[in-house]
Amino acid sequence: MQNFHPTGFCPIRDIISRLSSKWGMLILITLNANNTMRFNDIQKSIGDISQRMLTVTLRALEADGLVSRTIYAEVPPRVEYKLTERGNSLIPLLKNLVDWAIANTDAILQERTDKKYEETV
Amino acid sequence: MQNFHPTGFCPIRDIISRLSSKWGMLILITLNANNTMRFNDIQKSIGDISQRMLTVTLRALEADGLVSRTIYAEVPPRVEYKLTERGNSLIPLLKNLVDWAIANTDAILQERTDKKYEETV
DNA sequence: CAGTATCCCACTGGATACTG
DNA sequence: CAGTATCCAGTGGGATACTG
Repeated sequence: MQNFHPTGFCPIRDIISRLSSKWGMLILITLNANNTMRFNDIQKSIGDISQRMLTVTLRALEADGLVSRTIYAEVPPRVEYKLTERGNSLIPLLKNLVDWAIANTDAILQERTDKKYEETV
Repeated sequence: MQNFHPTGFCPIRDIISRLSSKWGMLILITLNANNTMRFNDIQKSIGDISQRMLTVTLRALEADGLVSRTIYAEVPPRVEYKLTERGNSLIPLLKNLVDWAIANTDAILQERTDKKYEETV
């Protein structure tokens, strides 16, 4: 029986958990779709992310080397975000997930209502 | 500028959020690695999942048609879980993510300590 | 064995106000 | 413009006890 390291470091649990934060994947996909973006651009594009969560999530993605942050010494300040090479290498995998989600959405929604499960995990 | 439906239903946000629950992906991968498993097998394999969360997560995966649940009328009861066809169709994508995580773990950990970011998203 | 049922805490994440 | 700084609510998820 194969198992997945409850103790010690586990790449699945650690790395993937970053992507699966509420906003992580969404920000990566948005950056990929629009190339370089400023802080407010990202916020407008996503629409319902708070200023705080955009900051926090961008910092985490930056810490993992998925997103780069460039500050221009201007007034008013301009800060540009874009995917790093590592961030870009993740995009095809995320797109596969998105495609899978789109392809399976109808069937899944149907099944949920059939079974009348309310609980969300 | 492309954006991702803040209002209404968004497959990325909804479907993917199920997988990105703390245990969702891990259970799917575990089931794939071991084929049919009983409740206690899964719990032992993952090691540090509580009984409650295993139940809750399995019910959610079942509601989305990713996992099937078969009850055998025996004493003591026997319940077997396995991936559905839809669940199986997701496995290659998850494996890609796992492979990516494994391949990038060292570099990412290095970068995190370099930048001394503590905050986890 | 395979769950429910409670209780409860920590943390995620939103709202608001303030600043270089 | 691009953030911090607080404060606070909701809920994800753990521990424990009980059951068909």
